[in-house]
Amino acid sequence: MSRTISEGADALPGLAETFREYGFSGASLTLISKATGLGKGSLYNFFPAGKKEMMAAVLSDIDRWFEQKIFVPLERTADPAAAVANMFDEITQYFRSGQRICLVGALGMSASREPFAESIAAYFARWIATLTAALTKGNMSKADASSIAEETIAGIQGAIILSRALDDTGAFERVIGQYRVRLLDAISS
Amino acid sequence: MSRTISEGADALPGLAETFREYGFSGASLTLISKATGLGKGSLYNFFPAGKKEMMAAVLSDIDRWFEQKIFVPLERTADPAAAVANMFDEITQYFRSGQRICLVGALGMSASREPFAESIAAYFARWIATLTAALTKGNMSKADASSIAEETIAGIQGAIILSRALDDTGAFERVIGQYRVRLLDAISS
DNA sequence: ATCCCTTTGTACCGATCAGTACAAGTCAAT
DNA sequence: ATTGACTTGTACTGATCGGTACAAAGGGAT
Repeated sequence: MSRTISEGADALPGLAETFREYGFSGASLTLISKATGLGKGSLYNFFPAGKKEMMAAVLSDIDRWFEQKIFVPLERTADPAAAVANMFDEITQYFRSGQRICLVGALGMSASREPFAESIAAYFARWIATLTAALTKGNMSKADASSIAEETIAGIQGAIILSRALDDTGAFERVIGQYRVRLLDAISS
Repeated sequence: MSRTISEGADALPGLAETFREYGFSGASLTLISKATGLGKGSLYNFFPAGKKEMMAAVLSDIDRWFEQKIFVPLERTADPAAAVANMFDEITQYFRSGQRICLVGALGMSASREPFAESIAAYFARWIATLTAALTKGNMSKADASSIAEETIAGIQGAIILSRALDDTGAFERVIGQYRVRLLDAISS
């Protein structure tokens, strides 16, 4: 038998792709096995609690990514405008201009969200909070910053839905472009 | 045996609720049967092509609702501001301030969307087009109207995701409120 | 009351589901 | 080279999946 000495973490990209594509309930072990190249044995070896643990691992991997690429830069930067611009760039790339869905957002819509409800809420709360912090650092009032941050995160999610539904990356880019200029205008004043 | 002389249309609310809650692949015939009160026999009597036909029926029912309550008023009204305000009111009620998801948007995110891709795209395209038309009637330029309409539809979808994820109807209402004043401001000028 | 067509419940089909069990295989350390 | 812990494929379980078949049970028209 082949023993490529793999780790559970190696399966994360395939796992994430499968959950994104088919959802939690639609992602069967057969599909997961195909996407990760791991048999059931390995899957249950790395994730003894089954699909739920696999999804949890994917979610915490996503959290790690956002923490590094989005949240920390937004919080720690001395240049809020640059951090906000960076956020839009990273997001556009990450979501492939809307062709790649937001797993957290999609999971939140489904009935299988319950075990992950806290993670999902935390993801959005943290995103809104850090964006709000960056905007206030750019001399916006707390109320304005909070309001526009909430609207922006919603807009990003909606842009993904729209561009997937219309099969048009332009829709994502146009909507995100609007938010970009609006936020940058608001903090450069 | 009970013969309550029911029609296929009577099953639509239960069908829609089940698809909304569990998605297309997650909505098993057992769940559907429970939600509609119809046995498999009746279900396949009314929808011989199975789940796909049930979903198609739900989608066309949704289309009918939007046509009546949103699209026609937006297109035919002599008072664009009133029609836009009406749209936000109806939408807030329909989506229960974000606690009820948009079945069309959610379906567009899943892998089972292929058979319905055209319907999904048409739904969003029509919504954007009619809103654009109403805004141009309110003396906005075609470019501005089209841009803000696209952004608004995306924002509505995002507001649903956000308020579901945070389990907070306030998020939906705040975001939708912002769009409402922005659109009404834009056409009253 | 009889007829016919529609509706309904139930039993059943093969396929697939998530998850378990475990033997066979493979590496790192010794 | 042997050990021992880890990894992997395969076979299996009971449950459930979507869908089919069909007989029993209704209702409307006559």
